[in-house]
Amino acid sequence: MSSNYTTIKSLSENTGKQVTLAGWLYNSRASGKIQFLIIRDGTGLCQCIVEKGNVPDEIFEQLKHIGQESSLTVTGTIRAEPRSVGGYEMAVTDAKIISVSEGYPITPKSHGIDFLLKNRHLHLRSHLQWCILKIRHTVIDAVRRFFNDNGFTLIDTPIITSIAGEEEQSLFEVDYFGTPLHLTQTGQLHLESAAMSCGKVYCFGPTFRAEKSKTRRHLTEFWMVEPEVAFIELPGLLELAENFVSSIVSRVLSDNRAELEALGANIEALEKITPPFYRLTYTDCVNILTSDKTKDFLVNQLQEFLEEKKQIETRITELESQDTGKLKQWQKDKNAAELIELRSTLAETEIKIENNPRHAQLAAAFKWGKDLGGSDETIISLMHDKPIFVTHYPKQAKAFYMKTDRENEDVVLNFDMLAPAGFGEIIGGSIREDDYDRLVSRINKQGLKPENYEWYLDLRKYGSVPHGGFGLGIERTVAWLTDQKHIRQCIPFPRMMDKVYI
RNA sequence: UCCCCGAUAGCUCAAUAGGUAGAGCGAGCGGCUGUUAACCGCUAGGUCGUAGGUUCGAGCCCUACUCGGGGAGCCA
Repeated sequence: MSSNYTTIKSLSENTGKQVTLAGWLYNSRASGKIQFLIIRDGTGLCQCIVEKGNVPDEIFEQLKHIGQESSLTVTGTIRAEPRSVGGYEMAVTDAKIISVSEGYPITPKSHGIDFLLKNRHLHLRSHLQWCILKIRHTVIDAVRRFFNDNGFTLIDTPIITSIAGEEEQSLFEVDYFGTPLHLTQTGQLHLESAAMSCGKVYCFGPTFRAEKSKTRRHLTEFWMVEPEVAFIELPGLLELAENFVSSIVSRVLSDNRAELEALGANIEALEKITPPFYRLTYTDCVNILTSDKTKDFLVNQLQEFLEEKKQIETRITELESQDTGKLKQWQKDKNAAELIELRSTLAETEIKIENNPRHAQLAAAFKWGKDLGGSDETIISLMHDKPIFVTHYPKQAKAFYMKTDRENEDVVLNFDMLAPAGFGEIIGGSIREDDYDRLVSRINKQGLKPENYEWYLDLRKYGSVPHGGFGLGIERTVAWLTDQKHIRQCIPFPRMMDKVYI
């Protein structure tokens, strides 16, 4: 592929040279005889300086009147300029407008999420969204690189399937020539059969969950990567998972530092993400949740929230009571923006204050045997600065295929990996039950029909081996790394419960 | 499914005690040679989500509905 256009990404190799950029007008400011055009070309942003006299007069006039997102080419000399976005800028000598854009709906000011999702096809052009897309790309590439470099074979598992991974999960039904089938929620069962062929395998694709989950951590369609390994025990699997996640983090840190900075991600926290991660058993977690330490932790947290609320309210009152008549317009503007920001932070803090006692109660009353709830995971996660493995969950709370711990028949050899600082679960995995009779009995106990799992049971009939694997949610990983409050920003076109915008 | 909050200009938000609907951005025109969500001046832009009710009078109060946001359960 060749192009006559230079990319903004490669400007550092082009200082002093005359080049042509092709892109879109991201933003522009004009000041009489000088114009500042911020151009984006898909590889970055570049400020282009148009001075009257340096370009033909009619070009100068045309550029003054083109709207945001007009497409154009600009030609000029590149120089380093620390004041400029990206560190370089172009002294424009010529330009060509390709297509004029008028009334672009997404302005440089703030917008509501509903509006942005309705305009998702355009919102993707915004810088922060672009940063997330770039990081998502790196995450996916790092995922593939890790497995490909470590002897794994890619196995594509079916999207339309007749077998369910979890028990009575809500699945999307598909009319398959008259037979009701459903969209896959995991490739795991098929993957296990491939692991018995290739040893180490992984699948990577979209997965579908019809759960009625309306939270910032859920999508109905999301991407998941699932490795599956033959001849592995739980400690080996945890090691694989921590090396895997660490390699993703370090790739993003080295390839997308600028994007992380633009997004306001916590880079220092990410730099700490190296093996080994914390290892807790489910029982440890129950003890932590019901301990005085946790009680105090939550009480302190509530105090912090209340203090935060007070500070925000004070600041709001301060801004509101200012004599606006005397202020300059730009100051009013800034205050208005701050007020909007403060009000939304306040609303969030109030929700946290409201939730805190409920979470404290849930944690304190936690009984061994129940699955860990979202708030419980958040508490554990908040107490740690690195990802946490939670292992050995009660058998009754978990899926039929998880291997019973032979040393403690009440628990299974599984794990969840919680991302730190309150983010919560990004991986779920387990060692799989490899004993034929035990697996049949688990299937029966959970009210499932063994005849639906015949081929799956075959894997335990013909050369069964200890094996296991896990699933990592791509969007959750991206949301964690980029410090996004909501997962819906981490997939180009999100599908949420009852809501598909475009 | 349940709980909380919201809907006012293209967008983000105001409207004090129920009394003539307001600002910024964006759009259009003009001014300004270093701007960083630039700035300054002017212009256009509204059936206050829908339906009903209370009232001399409703953006504001009441009822229902629609749509949206957040949270719970469940999960990656």
